[in-house]
This record gives sequence, C-alpha cells and structure tokens, in this order.
Amino acid sequence: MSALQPIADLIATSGLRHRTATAFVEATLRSAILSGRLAGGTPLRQEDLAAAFGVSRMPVREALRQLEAQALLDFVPHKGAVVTEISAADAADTYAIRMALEPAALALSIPHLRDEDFTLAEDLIVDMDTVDEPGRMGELNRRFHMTLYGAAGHPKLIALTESQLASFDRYLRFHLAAKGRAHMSQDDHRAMVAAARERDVATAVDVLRGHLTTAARAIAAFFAARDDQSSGPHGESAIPPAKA
Amino acid sequence: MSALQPIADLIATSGLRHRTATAFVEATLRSAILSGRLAGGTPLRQEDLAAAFGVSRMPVREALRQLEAQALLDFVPHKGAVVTEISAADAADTYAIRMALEPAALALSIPHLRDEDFTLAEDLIVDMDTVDEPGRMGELNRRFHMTLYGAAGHPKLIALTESQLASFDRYLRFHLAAKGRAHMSQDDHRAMVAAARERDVATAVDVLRGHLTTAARAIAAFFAARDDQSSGPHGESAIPPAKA
DNA sequence: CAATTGTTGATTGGATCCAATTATGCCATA
DNA sequence: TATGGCATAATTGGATCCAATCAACAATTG
Repeated sequence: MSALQPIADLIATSGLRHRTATAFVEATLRSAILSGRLAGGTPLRQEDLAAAFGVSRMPVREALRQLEAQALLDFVPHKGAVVTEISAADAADTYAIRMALEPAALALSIPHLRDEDFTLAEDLIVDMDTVDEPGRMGELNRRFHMTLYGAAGHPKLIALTESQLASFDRYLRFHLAAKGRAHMSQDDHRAMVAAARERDVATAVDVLRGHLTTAARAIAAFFAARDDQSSGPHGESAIPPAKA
Repeated sequence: MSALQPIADLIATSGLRHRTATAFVEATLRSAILSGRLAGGTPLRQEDLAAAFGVSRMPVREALRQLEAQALLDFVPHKGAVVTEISAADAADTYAIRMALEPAALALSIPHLRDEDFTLAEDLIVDMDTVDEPGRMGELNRRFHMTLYGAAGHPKLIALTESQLASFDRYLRFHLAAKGRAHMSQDDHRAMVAAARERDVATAVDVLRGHLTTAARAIAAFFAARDDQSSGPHGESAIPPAKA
C-alpha cells in the first residue's frame, strides 16, 4: 500500500471540487496533513501526487509551495516534499503561540460579541458533546474558539489565530487519546462563554489560559508516554489511528 | 516607466543569486514589497516579471504563490497578483499581533540570553544611531529585536515573530517620517537591554509594550494625516518616498 | 572482505506550448 | 451622442517536455 493511499481515499470520498486544480490539491493535502492521515516524515513525490489527483505535476508543485510557506512541508532536494515532523517540543511551541495570540484575540473580541455569537458558541459545545469523531471534533473546536474571537475586528490577528488553531488539529487526537476521549474540557468552554456573556474579560481570559495549559499538559503527557514506549519494539504504535 | 521599474533596479543592483530561480524571485519580490518599493495595489503580471528576471513564467508563478501564502499578494483572475494594500486598520492589526507575540517571546527568551547576545544587541543600537537609511534601518531594528527574542527556544514562535516583524517594515518608514527620523525610541531599546541583563522580565516586557504602543501611535498619527490630505489633490503625496 | 569509484536511475527545477476565460475597445444603432 | 453587443487581445491555469543534480547500487580492486 502506497504511503499516499490516504490521499487516494480522500480524493475519492470528497465530492468537493474547487475552481482551480491547485486549490483542490492544496486543500486536500492540508486536510490530510492536519488530520494526521499523512504522518510526519512522509515524503510526497510530485509525480505520484499528480497521478493520484489526476492532474499534471504543475498544480501539485504550486500547492506544495503554498504548504511549504505554511510550514507544513519541507522541500528536500531529490527526496520530495517531506511532511514536517511533530514532536513534544513542537507541541509546546504551538502552545506558546496559542497562549500568546488567543487571550489577546479574546480580550479584543468580547466587547463586540453579540447574542447570536453566544448562542452559536453554545450550540457548538452541544455538538462537541454529541460528536465523537476526531476529525469533526477538531473542526467544531476550532469553530467554537473562532466564534469567540471573531468579533475582535483585527482580521490578520484572527487569521493568524485560526491558522494556528488549525495546525493544532495535528495534536488534538493526541489530546483526546490522553484524556480518554472523555469530553475535552467542556467545562472550560462553558465557563468561557458564560464569562464572555457577562463581558468579564479578565475571567474569560483566565479560563482560556487554564484551558490551554490543561491541553498542553495532556499532550506533553502523551508524548512522554509515546517516547518511553518508542524505546520498545515499535514507537509508532502509541499514535492513535486517524480514522476517516 | 513601468510599474516594476523598481524591480529592475533591484535585480540590477543586488549581486545576490540564489540556488534556484524561484528563491531568487521570491526574495527579491518580498524585499521590494516589504520595503515599500512596490506600492499596495500594484498588479504584477507574470509575463512582465518573467521578462524582468530573465526567467520563464514558471518560477515566477511559484514565487507568487509563496508570497500569496504570506499574505503579501492577492491573486485576482486576469488582473495579476496585486500587492496587498496597507492601511491604518492594517497597521493596528499588525501591532495587535506584535503586542501579543513579542512580549511572550521576550519573557521566554530573557532567562536564556547570554553575554554575547547583550553585546550584539548593544552594537545594533549603535548601528541604528549611525545608519539613517530606511531600508537598512528596518533590518537593524529587526535584528535587534530578534536578538533579544532568539533564546526563547521555541523556533515556531520565533519564526512567526520574525515574519511579523518583517511585515512591519512596510510601516517603518511611516514611523520614521512621523517621528522626524529622530532616533526611533532608542531609549526604549537601551532600557530593554538593561532590563534583560538584570533578568528583570517584568520591566523588560513593560518597556517593550510601551515601545510598541509608541510606535503604533506614531503610525496611526501618520495615517490620519495622510487620510486628511488624501481628500485634497493627491492622496499619495503624503507617503514618504522609498529610496534605494 | 571491505572500501571506493563509476554508472544508472529517480526526482526535481525550469522552459515552452496549449486552452480557457475575461477585460477591453470598437462599431453599429437607437 | 449614448449605449449595447461583439470581436479581439491579454492574461492566467494547466500540460508536456527537457536539463541538471543527486542518491543508491553494483562492480572492482586493494
């Protein structure tokens, strides 16, 4: 089975078509990387991707360039575009960024949030309670957070925050695995919405910081367990499978 | 004179050549945009760029794609890749991001800074006092700040911070114009290094926050003046020229 | 048997060519 | 004269082709 079999599946299942082939390739590859279907270290060869997508190497190259600019790929000469590895240090890095950006976005946004934003956020909490699938969970979690940040009125800050949150998807399944998939800090989510409703910026930011810290600890614990086990027979066995 | 005459000049003057044509085109274009030689709204046509660089459209396209992913360009069908506009709102946005990222990076970095880092930072302050040219000033300012942040040990956070600082170059000449080019808050720079030497994180972060706020105010004032004047005969006249 | 070197194959970077879409400007007409 | 339609030209997205570079492997020799 080829390393990009997950890609072939994605292409087959996704009914989505984009205006340009480049956009389609880029969106599909990014989804595959962020969801963990393409593991870190996987080399992606242009010819194979072109064949899988049914296009020429040209749109593939442009898509790979954009993903490289997003730090999801490294171009290695004569090896291919290698999916960037994730690691405990990398997770800590991502969390440092989120810890810097998200409280700022939340504080700027809270004064401008409307009733419909709160109800949407609460609906998303309910959705997260019912849905169990990791891929969908990442999207719901992202939408929940972005709903609370979205009124900040700083589009670049929001876009940057969202892109970081999207890259967090690569770690979310580790988080869920570590927490036994038992509801990912939904109490924090509810407390954030409640504080935001009261326009209590300080409390909301405190809850958010604690929320992020909890997630960081869970992921660090998972990586510690995996790294221990990787001294054993098979290091990869600790990675939770990424189901479609 | 073509709109991309500045590019031709850049190519002629820069003795730099990169390993690949794509990297050369990308670096040159990014430099031209960030330094303000290519104004916001300028459409870049692939064919013209290819001719100017003496390459085919292919490396130009890949370079444009990467710059698009860095939010420096917008692809408009049948118009070309247009340089993203800058505005007062955009400047405020950039500052919100810097205000979130840089204090975090500084706080993480200070405990690990070494003597050589401090002396390098102090040398850069001296350089900034002597050099007057805007383009070089942006680079020196960026290196000064990154020297203080660089020991944070979070490569992604540092890379993100540096990219934001680089995009700040587009506004730096506004800042310098507003402050009468009289030393850009060099007192703040000195105070930051002094506090960092003392491992006084709180003071260093406070100084940095004030430093950023001062710069934000200067740029906001400049944009306010420009927008007033733009009701008059020529709105662009308030933009300080970007000398080579 | 190990180390080294030459050869071959794979892979990417770049150029040229083709197709599709749309902006633009001219001309006819009301 | 203003307006609407149509033809042309310009521009981008995509495909195919060529060249250069490097890695892997095998053969050869000390």
